[in-house]
Amino acid sequence: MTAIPKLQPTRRAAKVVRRRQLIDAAIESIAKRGLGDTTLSHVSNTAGLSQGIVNLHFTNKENLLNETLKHLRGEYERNWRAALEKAPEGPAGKLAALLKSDYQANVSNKKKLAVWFAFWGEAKSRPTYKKISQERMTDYTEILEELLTQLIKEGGYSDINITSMTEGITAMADGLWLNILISACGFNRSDAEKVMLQYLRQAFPKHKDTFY
Amino acid sequence: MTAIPKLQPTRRAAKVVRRRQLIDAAIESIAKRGLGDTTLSHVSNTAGLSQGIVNLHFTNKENLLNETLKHLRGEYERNWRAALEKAPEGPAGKLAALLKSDYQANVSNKKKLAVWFAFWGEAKSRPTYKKISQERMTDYTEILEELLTQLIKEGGYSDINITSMTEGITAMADGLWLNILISACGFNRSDAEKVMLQYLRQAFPKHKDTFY
Amino acid sequence: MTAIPKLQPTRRAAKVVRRRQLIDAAIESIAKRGLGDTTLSHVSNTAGLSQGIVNLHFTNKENLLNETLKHLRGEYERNWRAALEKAPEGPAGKLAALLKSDYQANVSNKKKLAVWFAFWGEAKSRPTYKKISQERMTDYTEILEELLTQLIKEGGYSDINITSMTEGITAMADGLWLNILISACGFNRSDAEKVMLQYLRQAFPKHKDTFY
Amino acid sequence: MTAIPKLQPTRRAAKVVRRRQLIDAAIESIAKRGLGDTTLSHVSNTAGLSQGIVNLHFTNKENLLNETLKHLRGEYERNWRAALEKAPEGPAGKLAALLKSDYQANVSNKKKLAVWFAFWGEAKSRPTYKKISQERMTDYTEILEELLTQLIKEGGYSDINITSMTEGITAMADGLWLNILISACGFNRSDAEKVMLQYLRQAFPKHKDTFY
DNA sequence: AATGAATGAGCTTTCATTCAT
DNA sequence: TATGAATGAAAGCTCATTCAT
Repeated sequence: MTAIPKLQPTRRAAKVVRRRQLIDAAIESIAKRGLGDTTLSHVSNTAGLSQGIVNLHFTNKENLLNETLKHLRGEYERNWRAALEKAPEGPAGKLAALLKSDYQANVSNKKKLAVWFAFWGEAKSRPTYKKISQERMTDYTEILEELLTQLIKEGGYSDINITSMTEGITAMADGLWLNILISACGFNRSDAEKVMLQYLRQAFPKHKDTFY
Repeated sequence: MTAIPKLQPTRRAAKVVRRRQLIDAAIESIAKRGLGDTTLSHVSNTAGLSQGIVNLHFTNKENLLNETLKHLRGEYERNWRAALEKAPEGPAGKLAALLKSDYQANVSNKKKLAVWFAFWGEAKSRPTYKKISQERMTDYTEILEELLTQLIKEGGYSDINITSMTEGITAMADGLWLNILISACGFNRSDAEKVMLQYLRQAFPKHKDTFY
Repeated sequence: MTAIPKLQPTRRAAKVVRRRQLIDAAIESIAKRGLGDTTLSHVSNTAGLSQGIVNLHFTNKENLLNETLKHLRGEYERNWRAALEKAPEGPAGKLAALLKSDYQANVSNKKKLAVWFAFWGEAKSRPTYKKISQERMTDYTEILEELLTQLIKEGGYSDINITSMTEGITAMADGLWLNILISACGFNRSDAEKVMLQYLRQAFPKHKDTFY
Repeated sequence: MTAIPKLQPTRRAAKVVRRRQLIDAAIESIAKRGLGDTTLSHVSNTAGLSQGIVNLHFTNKENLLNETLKHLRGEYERNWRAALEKAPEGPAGKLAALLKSDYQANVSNKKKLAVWFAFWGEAKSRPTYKKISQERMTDYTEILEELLTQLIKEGGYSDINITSMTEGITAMADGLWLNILISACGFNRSDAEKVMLQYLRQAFPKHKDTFY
């Protein structure tokens, strides 16, 4: 019987693990203090590691933040793709799944939303943040537009400018996120989802039943 | 015979004027560099004044930023109220005016939007920012809900959850702002307005003609 | 009887005075600890001022060090020019004065020598140090060569390569500085001067009496 | 049949070899970046080895640098002793050989000179550097003085203060090294040698022919 | 009311050193 | 013997704030 060696969680972790751990700590800190008041000390303390650790694994603070945003973007995309996968066939079902995925706990809890808005708040002055934020929506928008096209054809809906509607829907989605983050009266993910679904029912009355 | 004292226009400027000048400089700097990289030196330089000036007029940086956000909020509200005033009678016309006011140059140029999002980005960790951001929408939402109620009654639209629609519309409005700020492909105020109007036409087909 | 207002020596000093004060403190610290171990804290403490003071007046450490070296170079040149001025007419007297000036207390006390060698020690990797160090000798060498030429003509000395001799003399001068700095057995400025003068007497026997 | 174990030439290298390898790397780095900017990472990278290697073989940085200086000192001494050995009999020939050895490529290439001056630059504040630097010259000076004594007797030169001349010559030698290191106009080892030889020819005209 | 030199806390970053492997 | 992830003290620098003028 071999003795199980004690794990030494702080030392000798795989690089990927460390980086992920630090990104998580960064998210934690940004949500708690904001981007401007997040220091590397906060991050390393949150991660339970030492001062220089961020510079060791990310070279500098800027890079850590970029990687954090990229991580968020990746997680977001993986989430809606998974939701699409699992959704029943047919544009209505897929559409519902896609839009509902925005309000799943793992991507739009208050912590994550705080971080998204923190980055968007600096996007104008930081090209990298802007770029990654844009990338977040490119594929999503494309798929959304495609689903809308199919649905409109299927339902024979008329008088709809698809591009405008796509833009309207993504705008509403983002705005609902803001509402979750900021609203005075406890507006939450589930509320947001309801608003979105109600919009869909109204826009596509023949598919009403799918949008619940 | 008393000597006429030399006027010192820059030094004698009334308190209010100085404060406004500094708030404008703050907006300028936040839009250019972001909230996190805005320093009091940037602000005073932009205003063409000296180092200690912000502390003199606003006591400290935090206070300047709070007042800046309040200023923005006031300007925003004055703008939509003025738009309502000028609008033709009747809920449809008023509604159109209210929602279109969000895309007027003075409140939603990229500079102002950058500043709004900068504050929202820190809202979670700064109760004051959160509060002022909430206040921005209280009256607006109330009026919007009222107008929707009247319009629905007038048009006999059925199956509409007014609260949800109100939330959906304000969300879309905010999301369109984000799109203006961040979008890759030059999405601008006029595009945003089009999206909003197309939404209204679709939601209220009988009043179509008002929403252009 | 008016009360004499207390001087507040640390605040509100003229810029030039502060810069000089900091350069002096830098010299002090470099002599004491070496270039590598001189920190901005040492400098500001030595000057009796606060942390950020160097950055305020010199932007950054590198610039302070460059200016320190420039200051040394200026002081050195002013010293030998003054010595030349005061020297009796005739190449021999001028030559003696020029070369003796290198061993005057204000330019070649151990503190100053330590600083010169500290900079020379980094000259290879720091182009700025190298350049300023070169500039130190350009005019000096020129004048020296001229004086030698005149003296040789005057004394009818033959078989002398003036350029080589100029280089030899400046080299000896620098080497004597090193000896003052490093020698085990208390070799000092006066010893160095003796060595130089003895060299001159030997090289120019007809002018022997001038070289004491 | 025993399997021949794989040689691990890099890992099995004898202590002495490793130490030498690291000293060489230190010299490389000091010449390239200066003493102040030389880090243990630079040294280990230059040596193609890993982070902790210097601490393993030299305990700490200070020790590595001391050993580096000692190595240089040893190499220097071995060089002039070898030169003396090979020189023809008689004080003039020996003297020429001794002084010329200072300008041989292995001891006074720019890299080595940069390192010497780097250490001298810190000598005032680092007793160890000072001591090793002094030791470099003790035997050399002694031999030099002896050779000068013999030569003066042999040539019947009068009016020479031997101690002063010894000091003058070593000073000139060091100063010529500085000139090689710093001069603007490509002054090199061969130029330095010429200056020294010309000095000797002038000082000892009867032995002129030996000093070429 | 306004200036701007000065302060000093606090930040990011570097790097010698340690130590599990 | 050698590695390199991790540490943490200490550095340079920034900047909100103070205050003599």
